[in-house]
Amino acid sequence: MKSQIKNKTLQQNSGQVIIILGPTASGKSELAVKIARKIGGEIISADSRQIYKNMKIGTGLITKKEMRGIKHYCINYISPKKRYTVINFKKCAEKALKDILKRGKIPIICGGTGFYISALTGSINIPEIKPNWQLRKKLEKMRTEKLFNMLKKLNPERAQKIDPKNPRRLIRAIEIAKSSSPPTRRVGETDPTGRFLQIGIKLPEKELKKRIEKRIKNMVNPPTGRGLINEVKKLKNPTADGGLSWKRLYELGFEYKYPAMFLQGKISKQEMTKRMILKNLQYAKRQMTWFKKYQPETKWIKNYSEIKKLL
RNA sequence: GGGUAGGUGGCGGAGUGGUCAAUCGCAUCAGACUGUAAAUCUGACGGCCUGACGGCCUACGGGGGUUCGAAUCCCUCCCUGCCCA
Repeated sequence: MKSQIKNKTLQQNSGQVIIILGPTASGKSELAVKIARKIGGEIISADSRQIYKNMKIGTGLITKKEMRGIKHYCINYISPKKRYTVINFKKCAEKALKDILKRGKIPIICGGTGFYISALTGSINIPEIKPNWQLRKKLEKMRTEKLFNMLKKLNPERAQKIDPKNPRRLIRAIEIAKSSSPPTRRVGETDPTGRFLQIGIKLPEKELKKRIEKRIKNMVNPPTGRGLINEVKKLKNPTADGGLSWKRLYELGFEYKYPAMFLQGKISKQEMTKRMILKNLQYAKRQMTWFKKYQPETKWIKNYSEIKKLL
């Protein structure tokens, strides 16, 4: 049975790619490894936080043991001090894709950062205009209303479609409009090359909630090894790759923000845990609205047995 | 028992005679998303009707009163925090 699936997939789909997506804590990583083992795949993570080094606990990074010998790409490879964007991810993922395919293996993209996945599959097109941090700094001081008017003058068409109250969006739009390169638009197709098999894990709300709660509690009070608070402390300490500011820790997501607040005495440990759970639940919902819109071809499954048909 | 502060929408918390279905924050629901995406942002949020303008009903602990008009003033009852006994 196992080898049957393996042979079939390998023969038919040279160049094809599997995508595993879903909200946090839905069990993507585990599923990806299972599939990888079955069909001879290797995994490219699409997670905007797992790319960083020394952030294993808070990002729920897969452990060496859990990888079960399957190669993983684009994880745990960059200093948390560094700025990272979709483009960085795209480069990493594309390189890995090539490499995996060249060796006759099947790439499995697995992650919860919808934006990254969509950028990779081509369902979202990102203009090749680099961020201009100097300009951004200047624009950030302005009121959104003013930013909107600026954009209207620079590119009325774009201004019509943009969210006029979102400063971050406006600033980027101005940045693009100010550069000389022609503006690009979204491709519109979610799978232009037709080579992606998209599988999503969708658990009942209650079950997902349970999983998130358990996950956070295990982070804070792990059955074995060191916990999240320890990890955050280490990131804060001015050693090697640590020495992050509180502000930077806030930027790295709720798993770092709330422990940072706790370490500063701003909230209790209980409050910290509560908020992390809550934010994760809210995040999970946001993820789903993204997937619905930008990865509509996703085949949604509830458990592993449903996947056999798809493969 | 005496004194004192208070009881407002799921929660926190404004409002102290009309412009109050009630600022705001949180939660909730829906949504947006062109190099920060675990980010950033938007809308709805008492009930009913309407496509919309708008209309109707029920509401600021319970009851009663003053007033053209009360969440806001008075009386009374119930409840909670704090201080003294």
